[in-house]
Amino acid sequence: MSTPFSPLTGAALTGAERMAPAATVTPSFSPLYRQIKVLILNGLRLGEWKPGEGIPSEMDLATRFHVSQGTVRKAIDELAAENLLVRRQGKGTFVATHAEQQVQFRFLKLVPDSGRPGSEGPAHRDIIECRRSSANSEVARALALSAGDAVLQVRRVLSFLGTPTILEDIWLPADPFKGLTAERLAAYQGPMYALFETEFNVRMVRAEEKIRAEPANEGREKLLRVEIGTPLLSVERIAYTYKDVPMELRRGYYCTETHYYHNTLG
Amino acid sequence: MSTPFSPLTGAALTGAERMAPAATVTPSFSPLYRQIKVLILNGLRLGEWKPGEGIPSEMDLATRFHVSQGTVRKAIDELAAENLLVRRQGKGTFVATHAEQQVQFRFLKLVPDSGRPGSEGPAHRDIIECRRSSANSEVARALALSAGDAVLQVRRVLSFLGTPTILEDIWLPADPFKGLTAERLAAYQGPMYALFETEFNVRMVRAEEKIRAEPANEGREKLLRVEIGTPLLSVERIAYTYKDVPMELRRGYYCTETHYYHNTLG
DNA sequence: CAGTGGTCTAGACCACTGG
DNA sequence: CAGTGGTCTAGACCACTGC
Repeated sequence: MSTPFSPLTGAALTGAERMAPAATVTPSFSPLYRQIKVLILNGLRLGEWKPGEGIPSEMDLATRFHVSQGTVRKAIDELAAENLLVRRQGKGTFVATHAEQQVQFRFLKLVPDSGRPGSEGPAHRDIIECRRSSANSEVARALALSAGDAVLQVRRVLSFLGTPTILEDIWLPADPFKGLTAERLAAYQGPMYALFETEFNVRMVRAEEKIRAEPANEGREKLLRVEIGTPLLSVERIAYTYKDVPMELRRGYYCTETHYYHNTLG
Repeated sequence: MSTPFSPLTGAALTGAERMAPAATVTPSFSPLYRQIKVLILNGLRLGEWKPGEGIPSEMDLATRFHVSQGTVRKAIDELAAENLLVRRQGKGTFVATHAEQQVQFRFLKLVPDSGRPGSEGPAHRDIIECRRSSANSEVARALALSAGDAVLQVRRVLSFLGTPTILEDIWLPADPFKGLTAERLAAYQGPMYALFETEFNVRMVRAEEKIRAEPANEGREKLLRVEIGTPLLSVERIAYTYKDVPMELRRGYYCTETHYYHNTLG
């Protein structure tokens, strides 16, 4: 297995290329499998393989990248651990997607007091509004835009067993989501992030949430059918696509009378 | 590398032992590295290596278990991924411990609005009470005890920059924590879970939390110095030791005026 | 049955730590 | 410098899937 080649440039990876610049402190060394990981990641980011599709077999990738199967394997291991890829023995390796039962509740952590996550069936979704506006400074900062840039603003209510439980305000950069309307949102069956994948080629990979307890104010109170002042779980989320690019700001208000936010500390 | 031997029994692992019974549905096959993982896990559980100490080198373990270094490596990889072990290149592999800066905030997810986790310095801790009582049905169920079994009950308040922010009620099975007093809790510098490790040989490995928004009631209201009815984050936690044995029930009430609960969705 | 991912081995070499 | 974990390879074989 002579000198490894960079598949995109066709140039051989020299020892120097495998070293980070000496001045850079953070990664003093980049092993081969991590470079392979970046190459696969690029393929994912550029849409070479779409969510739900299979990527080439480990042997194919090893040949393409001029490394051993074990090295490709280690790269894929890390991507699978980060939930970007899914391995299926005997079938292949596939790009992860939000359009799967299994993954449905990795981003919606509200579960009913009795029963398992999703045991109430799919939530009923009401799109309250979907309009174009311009980002204020707060939204701009969250989405790495400039203040005044165009954004789409969605407000919706999720109901379980007829009881409105979640009120969400969602901000999206207008450009990547051009063409998103209340009608398309309402028509789509399945998770919103799955629609983002198929319609806008945006795959949400990771999110950060800030959770607080807040009293229901006027406006939210009516949509969730609770008294003003009722404690609600305030969940502010920023969701990121592949290269840690923020693509969504979401403020949720969860009614925790009959549900709770579930979290595991590992 | 002929037939692998079980280091504890001295008996060779036969093909049959490496297969789960055919009747069992769940794990139809148990690879070697997973059996090695169990052996190491047993060592951890039985206190062969204590938190903070180093375990034998990969080569030593490979020799002891009669497998290759790669197989031991994969077992350790999984244990490290589960935060049970910590690898340190050039030094060895160590049993994870809560007495480390790095791990301090893996179980306390409340961070200040401005600043990084822990930027306020260590929280001031007030032990309100520490008494022996008997488990009601709810506590018994959470701790896998029988109703009426002896438990220790601790109530404490954590303050940041002089502001009381967290009120916690903690229930512990009395037997493993025999000798725990308010004085020892108050005297100990550092995380409570670190004290549990050094004094009671109980290492908390994993926890599940149920989070709700609740109004401050009478009693809690005075300790947190807020108005009755102020929304608080209610955090119910069950913490587990090595073999998924529940060892702590904790009900926390977090004041989220100047702090938020931080969570990452992967 | 061929093709996929999954396991296991053996050996070489690299990066990092400490004495 | 010896000892540790970390990387990379090559090859054999196993488990699972679908044709």
